[in-house]
Amino acid sequence: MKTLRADAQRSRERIVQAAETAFRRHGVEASLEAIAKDAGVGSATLHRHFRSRRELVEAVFRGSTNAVAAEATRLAAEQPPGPALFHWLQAVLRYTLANRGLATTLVPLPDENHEGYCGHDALSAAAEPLLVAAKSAGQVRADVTAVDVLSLVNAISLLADRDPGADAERLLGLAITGIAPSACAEQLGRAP
Amino acid sequence: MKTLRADAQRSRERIVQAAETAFRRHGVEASLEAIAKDAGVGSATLHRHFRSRRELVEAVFRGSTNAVAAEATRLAAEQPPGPALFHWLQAVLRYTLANRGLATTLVPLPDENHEGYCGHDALSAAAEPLLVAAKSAGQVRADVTAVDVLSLVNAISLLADRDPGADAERLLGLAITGIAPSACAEQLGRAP
DNA sequence: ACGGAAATGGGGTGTGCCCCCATTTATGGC
DNA sequence: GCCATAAATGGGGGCACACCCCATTTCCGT
Repeated sequence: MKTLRADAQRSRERIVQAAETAFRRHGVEASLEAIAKDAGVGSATLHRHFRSRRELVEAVFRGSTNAVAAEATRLAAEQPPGPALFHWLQAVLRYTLANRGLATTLVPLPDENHEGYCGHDALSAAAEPLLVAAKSAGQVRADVTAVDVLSLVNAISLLADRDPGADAERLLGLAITGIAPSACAEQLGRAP
Repeated sequence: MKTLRADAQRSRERIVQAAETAFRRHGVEASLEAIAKDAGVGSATLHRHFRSRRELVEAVFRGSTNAVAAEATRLAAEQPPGPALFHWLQAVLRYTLANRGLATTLVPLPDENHEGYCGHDALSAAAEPLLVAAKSAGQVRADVTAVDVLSLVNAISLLADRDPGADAERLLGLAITGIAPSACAEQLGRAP
């Protein structure tokens, strides 16, 4: 990626800033035209800088997503493996809940467009060491992957986005400890 | 609800039928205008019969949603309590996965508009007896509610809608049996 | 068969996404 | 400092869609 011209750089920053407040007020479905106007640029300029809404959303949340990812190493240093993982998952959940609609972009890119940044990948990578540690401490089942746990958190976030009445943290707790006592776990899996 | 005039009844049915095929082809975000055209009615007519997209979606899926709900009693009769519940949850999941976007309307109505039908309520009601049976057989934790389990299924469906790469049935299995062995379940809950 | 109420749909309005292209602006070599 | 050139810009147009107004048509009880 070449260096942007100075004015282009300035436009880009103003767009991201306007988008940040618009997303906070109206969720990630806020009107791109309105964002462009708030930023004092034409809509064409916005579309040249960000070819899709998703690109803009990821630019806006890139910093805070990385901060949450970084939190993983802090928790890993301060707590035993199991709680470190669980508390980090809670933190991820709270982060997505605090930003209406964010969860919809914390999902792998549909086509393998490896050009761009993807928040989902950043979080998966952060989850990996926590999960490995929790597994070798015997606190988490061996067959669970980082993508699995993030997918569950993300699924719950998506639900909470649509259903404000849902108690997302409670659901996360259920998903972690399981609805069924382990006694009957083996009974599942015989397909009907 | 008064009886509709015969022509109104016909219009309504043609709209629902057109919507059904449109939803199957393009998901529940299909263009309402296109549905109206396919049905051979003006868009105003569609909007008079269905004041929101959600109303139309629920009209289209009402029958099949009720069929899935009815499946619960069949399973309850044929299988022991635990498997009956789990297999029914799998059935609900498969049903929502088979109808792209359906999950977004299987969520409680935002405001307490108790006029209309709500698929979520129908399924919750169906889950209740299965859950009670599974609990008294000691196969499911006592503190779990019907809304809890449906919420988890729904959350996973929402994720799978956005991320075709997600293995929804696997995630449901994880949520049921839990990511963590029960040994460390109690460690959760000490807030950071 | 007729009169009024119910139902209809063409078309208008508003909103938003996305892009074209004539014009403006920054920049690096001179 | 100046200028040539490529980068960047944004007003405005095309398009798609949701939603609604209201003049007209259609049904149905009498």
